[in-house]
Amino acid sequence: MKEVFAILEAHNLSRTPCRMEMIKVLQEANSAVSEQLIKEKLGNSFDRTTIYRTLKSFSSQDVIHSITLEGGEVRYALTPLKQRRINHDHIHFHCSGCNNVFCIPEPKIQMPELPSGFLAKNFDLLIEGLCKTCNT
Amino acid sequence: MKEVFAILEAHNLSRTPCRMEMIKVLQEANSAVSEQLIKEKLGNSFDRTTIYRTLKSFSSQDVIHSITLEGGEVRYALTPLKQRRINHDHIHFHCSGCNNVFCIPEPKIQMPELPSGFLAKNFDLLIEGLCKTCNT
DNA sequence: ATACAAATGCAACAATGTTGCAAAATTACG
DNA sequence: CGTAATTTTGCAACATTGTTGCATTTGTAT
Ligand SMILES: [Mn+2]
Ligand SMILES: [Mn+2]
Ligand SMILES: [Zn+2]
Ligand SMILES: [Zn+2]
Repeated sequence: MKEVFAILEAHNLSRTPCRMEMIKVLQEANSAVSEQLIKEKLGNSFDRTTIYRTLKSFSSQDVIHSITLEGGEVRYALTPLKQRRINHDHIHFHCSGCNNVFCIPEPKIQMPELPSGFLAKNFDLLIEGLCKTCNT
Repeated sequence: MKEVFAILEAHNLSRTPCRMEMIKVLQEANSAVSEQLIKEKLGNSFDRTTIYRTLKSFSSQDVIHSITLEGGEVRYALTPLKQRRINHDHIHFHCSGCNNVFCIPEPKIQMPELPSGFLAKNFDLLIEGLCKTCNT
């Protein structure tokens, strides 16, 4: 709870119920969550618009980052403290069993050498497979 | 034109105007194209529904594959002949200058070693940067 | 040429996300 | 603490992307 305040304060975001509860939902989730799930977890007590706007505020402050799955579905996850305000280039893993999406901080991927002429700035690596729980 | 027939025949797809013209559009594009652009290139002469259904047919036969960008926008590209019916794991490059999306067949990426418990099946690597034309 | 199967257009719908505007809540300040 | 300025919120309207059911048209095989 104290951490929630700290996060908001550190990013110059005012303390509103929606923001505080959304951060709690994101903290408690052990997977990246969709807007729809956030809304449900909050008991549908906030308007969709508000949630989208809050997600935008959080994203622009690097409090969260988003992961777009192959079908276009977007999930949101808290950005690990150490990665805020710097690059948050880490792998994402989508489990086809439980449908959860995990941030995988290690290993760090090095940018592959592209054909000449291409200048790489950034990358997204999304791996699909089975997670620890679903893999047996 | 002969190739268009060959592609359709090889995948048991009947020769319809929409299919033939869509393959031509995909061949002529030097970038992955969106449904919207396909529709425009065809002079808006086909219904959106038909285009989506054709994209589905093509995808399920590996004639094309789709690339989902970070914002959720989906682009479609012909699958290189050699990769049809096998894995088509290659890199995609999104140029932030011209907004084009390119299939980059080389280098082949090897799957990174994940934390124990994760079983990787498949991956998507999307690199963002500047292409040959936009880079200078 | 006919007959059957498949593709198409249209209308309706769902999901996701955005915008304008008025009301409500936060924050800043005296 | 009380008030004013600033933000955030809810609501309605809208845009875009994609899907489905159904009747009609087209393609293919005989
Ligand atoms: Mn992540
Ligand atoms: Mn490709
Ligand atoms: Zn799982
Ligand atoms: Zn470019």
